[in-house]
Amino acid sequence: MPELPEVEHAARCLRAWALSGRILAVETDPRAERIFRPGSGAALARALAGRRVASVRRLGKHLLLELAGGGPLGLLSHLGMTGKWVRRLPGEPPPSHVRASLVLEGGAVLHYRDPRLFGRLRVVPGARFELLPELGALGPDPIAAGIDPVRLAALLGRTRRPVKVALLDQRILPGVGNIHASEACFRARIDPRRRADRLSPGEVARLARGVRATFDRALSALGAGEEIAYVEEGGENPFLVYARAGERCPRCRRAAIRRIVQAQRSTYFCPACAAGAARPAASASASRARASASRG
DNA sequence: ACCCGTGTTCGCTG
DNA sequence: TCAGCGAACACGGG
Repeated sequence: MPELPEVEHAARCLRAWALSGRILAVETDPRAERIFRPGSGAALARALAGRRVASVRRLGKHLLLELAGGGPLGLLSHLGMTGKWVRRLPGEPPPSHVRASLVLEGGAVLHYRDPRLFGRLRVVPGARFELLPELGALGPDPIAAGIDPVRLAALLGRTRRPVKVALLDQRILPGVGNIHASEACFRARIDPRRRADRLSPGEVARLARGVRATFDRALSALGAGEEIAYVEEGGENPFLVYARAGERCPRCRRAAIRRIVQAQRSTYFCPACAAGAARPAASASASRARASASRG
């Protein structure tokens, strides 16, 4: 369940579970090699066995683990769409779709579960995370570093894409995903179809606060401090507009939440109270479709 | 059967 | 040259 808040939750879990004991053994699913690329499951197992987790950091949706007990070594974990770290105590059966398992001293096992195989788990030699291009491209973490509205305005001003699509670009505010992009636009009262480079400085500032607010809301639901609050699935939808197509807008109560598709992803918004009554930019694909239709 | 999905990468196009 | 777009990856759930 991975956008920034869920990855933060995973980081807290891993700290609580893995910072003490050594990793005695590692198993990997041979049918999941794509997760371990450009390395391999066998290389991952060899690299981790006998070490212990010294620290767990998070940058956007990436988990950065440093391992002690040998030369410097890092482990980079990205949860993709369906990745999740779960712990099983001795005697408990593993969940389905386990792609890697770390057997800890004492018998607990950390399982990396990922049905769709969109995640990544790779060894970082020397723990030199800063050398990885996919991390170097990311902006500062919006929670750890805060959001600089001047920087945000500069980056948004550089693209003509719809603002909600631009928010999914991890170079801008790493950790924002499809849910929180819709939620942030709604909180900021900005039509998600507006061109990113046409937002006023005030609107960008509102958007920055909207991102912060939707993240803070999700993070507070995780439970504070040491205790790991289990977020059970199948509960109430905790979001303001996400997956609420057809429901009455919780702010203006006048219109129904709409679902549209942008960049092949669902977007939810209130057509009445999303400001930006200023006409949203026509998408390039819609323009092409009209041009093609008018040609007959 | 069909559609949808909390993410990223790659190749094509204008 | 490059921003933007859409397919692809892979599998479960409604």
